[in-house]
This record gives sequence, structure tokens and C-alpha cells, in this order.
Amino acid sequence: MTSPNYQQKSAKDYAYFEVKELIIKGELPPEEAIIEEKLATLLEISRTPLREALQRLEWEGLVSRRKNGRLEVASISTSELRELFKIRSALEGIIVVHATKKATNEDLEKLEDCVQMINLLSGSDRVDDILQYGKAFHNILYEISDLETSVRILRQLNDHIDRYRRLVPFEKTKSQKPIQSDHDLILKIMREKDLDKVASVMEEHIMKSAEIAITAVTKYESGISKRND
Amino acid sequence: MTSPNYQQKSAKDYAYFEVKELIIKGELPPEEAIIEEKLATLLEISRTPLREALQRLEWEGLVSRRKNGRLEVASISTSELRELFKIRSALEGIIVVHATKKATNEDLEKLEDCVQMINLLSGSDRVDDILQYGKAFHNILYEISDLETSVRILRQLNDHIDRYRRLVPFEKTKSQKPIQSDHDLILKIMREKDLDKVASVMEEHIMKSAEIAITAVTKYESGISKRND
DNA sequence: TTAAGTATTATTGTATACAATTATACGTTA
DNA sequence: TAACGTATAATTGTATACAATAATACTTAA
Repeated sequence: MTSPNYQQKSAKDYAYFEVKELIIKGELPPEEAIIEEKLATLLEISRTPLREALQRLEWEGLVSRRKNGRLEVASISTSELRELFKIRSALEGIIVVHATKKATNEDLEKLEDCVQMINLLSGSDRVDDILQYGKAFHNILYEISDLETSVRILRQLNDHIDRYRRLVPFEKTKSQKPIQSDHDLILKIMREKDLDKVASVMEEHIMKSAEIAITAVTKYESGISKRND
Repeated sequence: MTSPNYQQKSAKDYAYFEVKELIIKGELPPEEAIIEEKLATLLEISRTPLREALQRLEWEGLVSRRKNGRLEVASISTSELRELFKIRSALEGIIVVHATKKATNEDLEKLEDCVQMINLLSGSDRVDDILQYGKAFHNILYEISDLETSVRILRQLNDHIDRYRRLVPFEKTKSQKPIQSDHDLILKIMREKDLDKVASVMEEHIMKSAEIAITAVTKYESGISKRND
């Protein structure tokens, strides 16, 4: 649910999506203090629904609470990012196994469409589009799998990872090419219904993209660290 | 954090732990309607902090929202339980690998104590005690691993599983004995620092206990189903 | 000038009041 | 009696007021 979901009727949901977007886009940077009154005024709602939205974001880990009870935008770290990818890798493995079991021909067609678009764009400079189709591929798997809890956790993890991606633009180099072509391979294995193999290839696929991300954030951290000394 | 955490200062936290306990213990049964006003009166607090607690429980999946916005205690199902154990298995695998890497001799001693207590009690009828030491074993691993996000998700999963355990008392038969002795084996492999093996043995360990739980809930479901027809 | 202590302000926590919505009860009509 | 519509009540959503707490600014003494 990273993409804006605009059938929000309630002030609470409005605040949730709005603040989340501000954080993921980096407009509220890591460790920025959050003052309820000010944010409420900005969003033109009262503190009550805003607080409820902030609590949810706190639970999701995008907002954190200082010892004194005050809120701030969550900080980022290489070790956290590494952990996020580890969990994601395990869950994507579970998901793809279930998706493989349940996939209809129609489902496989949809995945095929994504793969073809990725292959088509591969080599071009439309890296953001490639990224989008990659995400779409995974989202289709989520839906096929029908694993509610896993998908919920995964979407949350992906929100976090997206924030890292914005704050520290990951390398957009040829090193991503073999990663993108993994989708091709995964779909092939899904068709063969090889459950063990599809899980391990998926897990490796995720950990490969983790490497790029972690490298980028490590550079970033060494660049800006010592700020709080 | 299933065990009551009584340094709650705020009404919100009080409500959170209290309502969670009511749900896990089954005193608020699945699908029971939750009326904010009544619950607030019962807990002798106002609706505002109660609502914040309920939202957190909703996000954790112990409370769910009907299409009309009203809350109820979450329902249970075999398929959900199966998924809970799958995720738990993957995360316990990640955790035990990290714990194995980081464990000090002192840490291993603490684990050894649990294992010895389990072995000592094994064969006796003190099944609840055995269960407690089993939980303690895993909790120690969580702390050693120092993987904040994974542990947070795991504790949440365990709360859910505990609720199932209360609602549908799992079999307390000799079938659990080999599962309990897994702890012994896991500790041995940790000492050998065999990371691949420790992960797979842990995953199997969890999935074995899953079998017992799922069997129990399946019976339970077939017993009470058709209620909503 | 610095340190400690106190007053002031800022911010969060909680309760309550009211508005909006949904469910229920009741009566009317076919 | 069944179906519909309307009035009433129950419940949730939001705003606001006030209380509790933490941060800051200020004053005074050494």
C-alpha cells in the first residue's frame, strides 16, 4: 500500500496516508521531531485522528518514540536495512511457494506480461519503469498467494525499503540487470512447479537486491555520520 | 510480551495489555462485538486511550473491523494458524542463525539451563512447566539475536498462537516429547556453529509443533462449524 | 560568568462534548 | 403478515478543553 490510496473517508486514514507519504518521500527526514499540534494544523484536522495515525506509523516503525514520549521520524541504519531484507527474503520465499501452488494460467499470463516488459526495457535508461514492473511482479505474487498476514508484513517492509531508496538513491547500474532477469527465471520455475527451487531462487533474488541497497546506505552512513557526536 | 507487563503508566498501555489479555485468555471470545463505551467503562478509563489501544490490537490482528467500522474480537481459523506457524518458522530460523553467531558462553549457559529443566521435567505430567521452559529457550534466542524487527513480529505471532492454545488446548501427549528434545539438539548445533543446519533444524522444530496445533484446531473447527450458516 | 533553582511555556495525555453514521424499533400500508 | 419507511437509539468519529508532564527561559546567588 505504498501507492496512495485515495478512497479515504476518515480523517484518521487521510492523516495516515499523508504522513506516511511525507516520511517515505523524505519530506519529513529521519529523526525530525513530530509535534502533534503543528502536524494537525498542517493537515487541517484535529489531534485525535492524527494521534491514531501516528500510533499506527509508530507500530509500523516509520515513527519512533523517544524515552520522554515525544515522537520523531524513525532513523535509518544499515543494520536495520539488512534485517528488513532478510525478513523480506524469507517471506517472499513463502509467498512464491504458495503462489506457485495456486497460480492459474491467467495468473501466469499476468506475470509473463511483467517479465516481457522488463525484458523489453532492459538495457534502456528507463530504470524507474523497470523497477515498477519488478514491483508489479511481486505484487501479483502477493495476491495469488492469498497469505494475508505475510502480505501485510511484506507491504510494511517494502514501505520501509522504499524510504531507504528515496533517501539514498540506490545504484542504477548494470548490476541490476541480472537481478531483473531473475523474474524470468522465477516464472519459469513456477511453471515447472518446483517448489523448493522457486523458494531458494526467490530468496537469492531478494538478497541480491539487498546487496545493492546495503552498499548504498553504507556509503551514505559513512558520509553523514558523526553528526550526533 | 504475552506475560503481563505491569510498569504501565499510561491509560493507553494499561488498556492495551488488559484487552490483549482478555482476548488471549478467551474471556473476550472470537467474533465478540467490542463496544468502546462499555469496554472503557469496564476498564474505568475514557474512550480516547482505549481507542488507541484497540487500534494497536487491530493492527496486530487480535481485533478486526467489520465493513461498517465496528470492531470485534478476531476470528480464528486453521488456515490462519498454519500461516502464523509458517512465518514463525522462517523468522525463528533467521533468529537462531544470528543468535548462534553472537552467543557468548554465558548465553549458551542460560540456554543449557532451559534444556536441562526440560529434560528433567520430561516424562513428568508438568506439561505447562515444560512449555514455559520451551518458551524461555526461544525468548533467550530472541534476545541474543538482537534482531529488533524480527523479534517484534515474532512476539506478535506468539501472542496469536497463545490465543489458539487457550481456545483450543493443544494435545499434551507424548507426541510433544520429541519436539521438546529438539531444544537439546539445537543447542548442540549452536555450539558447533553450523549455521545452515541450525536454521533447518529450528524450522523443522517449529513446523512439528505446528502440526499438533493445526490438528487440534481442525478438530475444533469441524466441531463448532456450521454455526454461521 | 556559572550553577541552581524557579517560573513560564510547549507538548503530550486524557476526558468530555458533540457530530456523523449506523443499527434498531415501530408503525403504516399494501 | 410482509415490506417499506421513518423515528429513535446506539455507536463511532472528531474536535476541543483541560490536566499532567517535560522543556525552556529567566533570575538570582556565589
